[in-house]
Amino acid sequence: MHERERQRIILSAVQEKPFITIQDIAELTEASEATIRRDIASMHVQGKLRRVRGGAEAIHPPQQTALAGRPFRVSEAENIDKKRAIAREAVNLCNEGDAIILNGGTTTFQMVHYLAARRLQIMTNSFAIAEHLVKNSKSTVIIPGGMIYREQSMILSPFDNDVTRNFYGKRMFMGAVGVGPFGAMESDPLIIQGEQKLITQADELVLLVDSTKFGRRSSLILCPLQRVATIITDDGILDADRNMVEDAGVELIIAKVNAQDKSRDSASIA
Amino acid sequence: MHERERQRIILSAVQEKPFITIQDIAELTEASEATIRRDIASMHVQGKLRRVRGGAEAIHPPQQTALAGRPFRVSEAENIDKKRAIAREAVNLCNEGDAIILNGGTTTFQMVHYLAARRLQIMTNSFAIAEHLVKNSKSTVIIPGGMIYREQSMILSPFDNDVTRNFYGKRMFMGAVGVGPFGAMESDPLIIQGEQKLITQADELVLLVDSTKFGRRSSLILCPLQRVATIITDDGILDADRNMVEDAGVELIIAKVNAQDKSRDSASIA
DNA sequence: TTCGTGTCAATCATAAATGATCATATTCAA
DNA sequence: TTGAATATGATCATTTATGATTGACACGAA
Repeated sequence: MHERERQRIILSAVQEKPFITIQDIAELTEASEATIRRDIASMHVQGKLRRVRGGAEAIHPPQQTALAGRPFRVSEAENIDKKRAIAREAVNLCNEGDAIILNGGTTTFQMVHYLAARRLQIMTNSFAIAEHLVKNSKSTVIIPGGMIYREQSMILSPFDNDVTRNFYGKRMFMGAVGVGPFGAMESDPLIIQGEQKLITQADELVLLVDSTKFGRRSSLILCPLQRVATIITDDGILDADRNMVEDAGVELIIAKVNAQDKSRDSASIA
Repeated sequence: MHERERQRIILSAVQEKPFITIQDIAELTEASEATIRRDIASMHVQGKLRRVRGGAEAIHPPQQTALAGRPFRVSEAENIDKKRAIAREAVNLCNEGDAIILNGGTTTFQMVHYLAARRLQIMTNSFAIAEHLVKNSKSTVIIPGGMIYREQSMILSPFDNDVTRNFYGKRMFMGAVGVGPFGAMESDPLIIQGEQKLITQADELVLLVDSTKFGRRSSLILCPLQRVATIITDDGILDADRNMVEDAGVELIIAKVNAQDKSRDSASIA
């Protein structure tokens, strides 16, 4: 990891939340705290951010409009710690150079932080994720064509003759509204359509769902549980749900929320 | 592998990622690190990229490129007034609800400011334009699928089976490196390829070029002058060029730079 | 108060990048 | 073909970046 890369990551992190800790950055960049301190000091004199005790903060706190994640803000804030931990496990599944697919969603969006230091080939139908990766990662970013839906920040196309058909990923990472014995569920038919197109383009399906999603139902089944290779969730999962998942032959990864993932304050996402 | 070939590879690599290491390039080009260092040093003084410890980075960080309305490079800011005025005239050609195509470029990018208040259907191959429109306009935004090239902030796809084929616009707005009797000229073959795909998808072609572009030559012809319906330029155009344009049956619009276009820094849009 | 925790600056050893140098390989012109 | 000019790769000394350690300092809790 080189200086410029780290600083790029720091910059993106500090634009995402108004404040970020030394430890957070150290984990994100896999560098030592001493190095991060030096980086922050240097960026401080460059005027790129403000150095504060324990970390760094953005120069312009109210930067709402420029932020990628605006559409999700509300739902993003809910279980942010868990989502972060889940996202971290998801990124850990990836090796350098892998071709992966990221479906849009608040949990998958959290992956961008941990992807910043990586170099992969990433296709995503999320405009927000693409935006973030283009600005803050070394990865190749590929997007499908189509119309951009502001609300979900997704790129959707009614057509099938698309770039998506020319991309094949090792894994596809996706969220869901709910998970039950019948599979992963979504609420919006339009989103389902787009997701299913992507699902066929990947070897393995990885489902990122925090534990509150188990038992939650929706009317539309996105894909059966058998199609899913791995589910990543947090330690709030009930034994019954755990059994259900394992009975379906799905690998289960429990992400531990550690202190570093904890949001420092409620404003951290805004 | 020859010097030029290596440097071409380096340049393209640095356009796809914000930062590349010496080792990466050495592996890519099968040259020694010493040679790559020399290449980078030479390209640095040529201004083609920035030499940083451990590798090289693009001159224009995508950070600034794509963020909140800050356009591409400071050096382009010289003609910013003219480009704004030209862009304003271009937007004036559009009626509410029109389907239009915006090709990526610094001049077309200026259109976004005047488009903010409009409600149109816009297809663009510029990631930066799409980003801005999604955040700051009511228009429908459609993008082609493909890989995102960071330096030009463009979406390029080697495939022809694309959403672009399902979109038909009333007008396509595009810039050019130069304009001569043979037509509009571009410098990068990759860009040409993408542009030509779009050109076939529009009724009318509108060329946005400030007056300094007349007479400026490049090796590659993008499209013949006859294909162009309208050229918008500023009042610096020479009579000879004006005649050339009108002889080709192209409508010519001279944009007047007025006070409100003047002296406003691009950042003020954010 | 005293202890514990967390942050920070200073220091040092190690690892990595760099620049200078030289030998070899390649290109080009005569 | 030869010979000069240039490009390239390897080597090594120097510089720089990094990570670990230590002690100082501030803050809060017991």
